[in-house]
Amino acid sequence: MRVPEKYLKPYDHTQAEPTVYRKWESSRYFNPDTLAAGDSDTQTPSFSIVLPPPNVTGTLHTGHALGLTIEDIMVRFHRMNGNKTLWLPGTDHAAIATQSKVEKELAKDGVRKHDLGRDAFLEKVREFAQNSHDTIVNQVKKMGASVDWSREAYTLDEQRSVAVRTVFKMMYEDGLIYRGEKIVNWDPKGQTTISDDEIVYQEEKTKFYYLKYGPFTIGTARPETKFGDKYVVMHPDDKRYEKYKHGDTLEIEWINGPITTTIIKDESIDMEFGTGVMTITPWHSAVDFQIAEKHKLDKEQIIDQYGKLLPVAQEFAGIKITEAREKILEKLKEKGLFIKEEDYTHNIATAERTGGIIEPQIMKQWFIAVDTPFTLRTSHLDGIKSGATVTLKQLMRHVVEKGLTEILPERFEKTYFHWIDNLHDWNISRQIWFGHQIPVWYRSTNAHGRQNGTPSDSRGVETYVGIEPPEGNGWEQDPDTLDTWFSSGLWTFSTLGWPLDDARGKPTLQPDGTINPESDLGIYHPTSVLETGYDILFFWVARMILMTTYTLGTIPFKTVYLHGLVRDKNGRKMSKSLGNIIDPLDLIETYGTDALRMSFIVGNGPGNDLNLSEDKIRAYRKFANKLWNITRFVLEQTEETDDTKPDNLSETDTAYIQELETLTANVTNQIKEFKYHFASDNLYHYVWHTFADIILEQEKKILSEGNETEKTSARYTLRHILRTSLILLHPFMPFITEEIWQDIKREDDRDLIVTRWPLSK
RNA sequence: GAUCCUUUAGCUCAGUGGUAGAGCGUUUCGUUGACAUCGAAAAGGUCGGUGGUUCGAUCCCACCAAGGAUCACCA
Repeated sequence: MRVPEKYLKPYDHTQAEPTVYRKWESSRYFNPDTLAAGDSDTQTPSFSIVLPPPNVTGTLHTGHALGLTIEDIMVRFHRMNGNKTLWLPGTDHAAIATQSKVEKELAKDGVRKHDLGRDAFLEKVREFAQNSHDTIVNQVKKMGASVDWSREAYTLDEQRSVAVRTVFKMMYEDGLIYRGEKIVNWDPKGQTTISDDEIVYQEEKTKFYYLKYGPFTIGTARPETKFGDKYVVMHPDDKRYEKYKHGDTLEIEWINGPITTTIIKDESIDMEFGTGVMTITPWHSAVDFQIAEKHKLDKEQIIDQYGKLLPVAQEFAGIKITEAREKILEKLKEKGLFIKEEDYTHNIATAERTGGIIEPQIMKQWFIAVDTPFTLRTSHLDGIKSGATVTLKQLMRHVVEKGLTEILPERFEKTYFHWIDNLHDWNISRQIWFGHQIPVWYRSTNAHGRQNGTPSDSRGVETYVGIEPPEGNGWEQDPDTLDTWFSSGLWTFSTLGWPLDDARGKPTLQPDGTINPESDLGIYHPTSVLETGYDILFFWVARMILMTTYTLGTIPFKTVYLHGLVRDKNGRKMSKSLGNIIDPLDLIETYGTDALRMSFIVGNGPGNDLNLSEDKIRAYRKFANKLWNITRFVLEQTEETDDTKPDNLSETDTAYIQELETLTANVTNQIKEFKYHFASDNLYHYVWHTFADIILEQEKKILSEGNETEKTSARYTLRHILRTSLILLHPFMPFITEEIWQDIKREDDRDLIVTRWPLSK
């Protein structure tokens, strides 16, 4: 065997990486079905991961690259261990995120979505999403991700839409999805409601005003909402206001003239804050809303959906609240109702995607009830029987509490429980166009007469909830769409085909409704690991647990592995405004995917944020080159070796191989225990500082001075250690190891990606 | 306000109940016939502070300090 010429030059990842990926893809190694022929053992347990579907809002960032690296390590390791391994890719339509992105793009040309209309606008969004999708797929490939492209899914494709509508109908029938008039988070900028989790609090310095309200002094930061305030609330134990009784009424002079106000005593009032007295605006404050509900008080809307004052404000009607404040203060001063103002710092709620300032509103919206007991159809969960009465919150808590699903690092379990305890009913309807339209249809009974089986409310509107549109005329579908996390909550099982057929055409469910064990769902679900960033623990991980336990009565995954944020080298979050965003593709171009992957993994424990420095990546590019040169040396020295173990292996060589076996055992355990930072670091040091610095140098002497027996022993040892190192390094640095493997493998060896791990059964 | 995390060499970070490790950087020497380099070696840390448990703590516990994150939120 001659040493290939490429080894006379430094390792060129730009040459090797695309070629190697194409080879894997064309050999269909990523698809467990084509592998089963001989590369993977169908008897072993399956190993499955779903790719956290990237949003089709543009391109992948370094955080995605980190996740892809960790997931690919898991997947390659298990594939090499003979598990029937599936890594299922896909993308997320990301509803609001994508729509607002496209709206911004259109705004650059002065186009608004209403100019286009729903259908034409959606066409634009689809086009944009398709472009993003194509970019993302290319990036995923660049990272070396061994995902099964034949099973690729999209949260908004037809199969996933059926899953969404099916779950919606189930939950509606179980009384878990309901339409209600409640206080919600209205985003005036995005013109939609959002869930509590989509709120970002931002600190704001403002003024706090003291106003004369009859005999009381009330404090407020928002005088512009106070027109309709006709209840004044204080703590029942507050001695200062003893003489006022709950329910008493007073005639007082207020902003636009005299009003009648009613005294309300409520324990939720903080006596220490301000004067201990406040007026309430139930339509535009969650806390006030609760007080109003509790005491059955009137609620009145003050601000419209565009953030303008309504006629109740009289002379201020039609003015934007941001402009109204000063004018109202002026009037209060004129009327002698203004007492004083103070500096005040508080947090205001903004919408995650649009940045709009949230204005709470009472609106008719769809919700998922998290505290409502229902009968769980089927349960395979330890500790909960089929037919048991539970709440969604209890299900979510149960699986983690009982260890059915394990969260790594463990400390996030506490965070998870805390979130569940504070969870309110989930507002799932959005007033945007892009997404799964709510599978509910309405028609007036006045025109068509009442139908059987469809409920009709007091105003004579029939409601139909179904997977397919209803028969008959006059039905109109609810114009709202679903929160994007509704569809991504189904991701582990909707991608495997539920409730129809899987990607191989096998029915997911058997006629009796149980899961077909031959289907993808039967084979790969629950999935083995969910790997994602800790920043979407609530958004996504918790929602998947909710949706899966409810729908299938199983956990969605056995282990949740959370990685941290990728920051810049100074530890700052990457953001457009800071201009410190690093494109993973640039790093790959310069240093190679293998180097980038190693720099993500070495020294980065689970759940810890990672500061990305190019020095570190450069160090691992050097490591790749080191491996390349080790190979050059070994190939040059072992041209006539056939890789059979010689009978007379020298004592030193035996010791070297023993040491390698210890390393193999350690690395294997570390990977099994999710300690990739140990495994990669150990491999790095072994290859460089033991194999290259010590073993190779010793063998060099033997190869020039030793006798034939010693030389044979040395040649075998060098090749054996190199071969084994390549196998062990492959999950971490898949490209260069496969590239080298092609030049050192035996005739009957398979490609490295499907070569058996040394300790696998 | 609640909870959690971090605090280890100049920088960025691993790590262990028994006299501290890596990468980058710095200094010296060597090599340039595996290595657009590499090798050998050196300097550099009272492992945030104070107590406690222990034969022994950087590692366990308590408290304190600084920085950060998440959640909640007061009108």
